[in-house]
Amino acid sequence: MANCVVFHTQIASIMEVLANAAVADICKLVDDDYAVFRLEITRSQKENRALRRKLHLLEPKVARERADRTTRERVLASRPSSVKILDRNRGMARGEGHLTGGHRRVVKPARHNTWRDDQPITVDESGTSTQHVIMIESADAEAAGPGVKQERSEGEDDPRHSRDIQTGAPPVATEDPTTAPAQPMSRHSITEVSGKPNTVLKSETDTKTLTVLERLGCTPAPRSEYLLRGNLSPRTVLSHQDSGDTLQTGNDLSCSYATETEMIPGDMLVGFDTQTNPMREDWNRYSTSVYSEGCLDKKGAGLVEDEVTVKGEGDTPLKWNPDETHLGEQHSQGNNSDFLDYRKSLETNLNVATHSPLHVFRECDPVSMSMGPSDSHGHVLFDQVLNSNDRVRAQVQGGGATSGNSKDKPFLCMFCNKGFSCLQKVEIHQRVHTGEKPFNCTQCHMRFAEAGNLKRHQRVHTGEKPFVCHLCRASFSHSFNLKRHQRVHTGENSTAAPSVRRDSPTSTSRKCT
DNA sequence: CTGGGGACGGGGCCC
DNA sequence: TGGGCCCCGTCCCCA
Repeated sequence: MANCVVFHTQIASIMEVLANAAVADICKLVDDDYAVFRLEITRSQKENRALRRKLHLLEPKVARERADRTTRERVLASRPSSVKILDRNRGMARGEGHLTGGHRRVVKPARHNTWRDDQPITVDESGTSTQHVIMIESADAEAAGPGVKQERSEGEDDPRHSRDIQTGAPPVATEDPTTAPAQPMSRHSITEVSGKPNTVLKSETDTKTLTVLERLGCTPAPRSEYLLRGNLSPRTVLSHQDSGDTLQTGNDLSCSYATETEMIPGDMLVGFDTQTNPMREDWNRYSTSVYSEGCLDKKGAGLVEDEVTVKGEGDTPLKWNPDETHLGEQHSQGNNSDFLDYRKSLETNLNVATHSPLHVFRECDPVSMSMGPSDSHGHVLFDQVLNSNDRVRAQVQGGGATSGNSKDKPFLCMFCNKGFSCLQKVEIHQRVHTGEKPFNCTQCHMRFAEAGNLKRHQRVHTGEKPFVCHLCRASFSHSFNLKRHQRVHTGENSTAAPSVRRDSPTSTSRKCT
């Protein structure tokens, strides 16, 4: 027994020794690893500090650049070339189409670049985005100079830009900050958007937007664009543009970002920043509400199909609703070129979701909502906005839209800034942009934005032709057709635009009846 | 040359 | 009296 006890005691001792040894080994390993870990942490901290210092050094530089860019952008924006570039990239032909919305610019005064950067990327049939062009205009133009062609394909994206995007970090110079060239941050946002296939654009863009906002600690406020639109200042826009991922601005980033990205309509609102007239501001707010109503509801459910004609973009008329074959109605007529152009811009907005006003409604912004099934609506709306015909465009580009907006036309179209004498006129006019067609023909599928046009249309069904030529007894359902017809008798050149003359309301009917 | 839709301005009516 | 609403006429444009 005694031996057994001794044996057990020895075993216990051995076990204890072994255990201690094991513990010691473990502790040693832990210590070693910990040391390494701490070393790495220390190193990382040092790197972080170094990067932070560099960042601080860069900030002033960026700020200066931003200021310079602001000035230059204004100058560039004032150049007709800006508009041309946009048009060029909006190559969709009317009636073509996928619902790629592009609303923006037709109406947008050239000097308002606000939506350019965030402009939804316009995706053409090839799936390449043209949006970047806009951006380049503001960013590259500076570097390239006035004479340099600013257009660039997505494949040509600035490597820096791509890199930044990939890393998702601000372009922090790894070299001496003082020697590192300040990188135009505006490209960031654009490039990010532009480089993606349209199918992805929207979601990615949205993601990006959200990400940015989150990063900023702000949650995108729905409809913020509307609220901001009227007050959107160039500075705000610029800050957003320039800030890119980093969004280094003194302004409320969330606000400026949301505004910019979601302001596409805002862009269209062009000139709002210059609108100090309270009446107009109210109207602008009104317009935004109208817009939202007509365009879509955030969940996509809100879209009033009955009141919105969906225009298809792409090669075939888009059908929003099999039962509602309004699509393409306007394709057959109309200035689809504008439409397309406009649409493209819109598309960017729409597809990119957060960019267009309509989109903004979608998630955090009305715009995004428009896509999806509702995208069509959104597209349509924006497309239609783009669709604003040549007249509108001419007015806008030529300053006509705003030029006459003095006291006699205080109500401005939120899309093209055209002035109207009364609210209802604007509402009706905006249907051009929104595609709203509340007047339905009971005999056919046709829809109209104006009651008078519906009434006139119904003569097609009734066969009524109240306008009769007193010379040949030919009858017409269209008053102007009678007038035009009578040129045959008078020998007046039918192609020559009749001078401003407008027959008195009774003249036609008197002649014809 | 015609048919027909889009869009806009003017004017009348009502509140 | 002024604004909103509606109707009408007109021009433009496209098919």
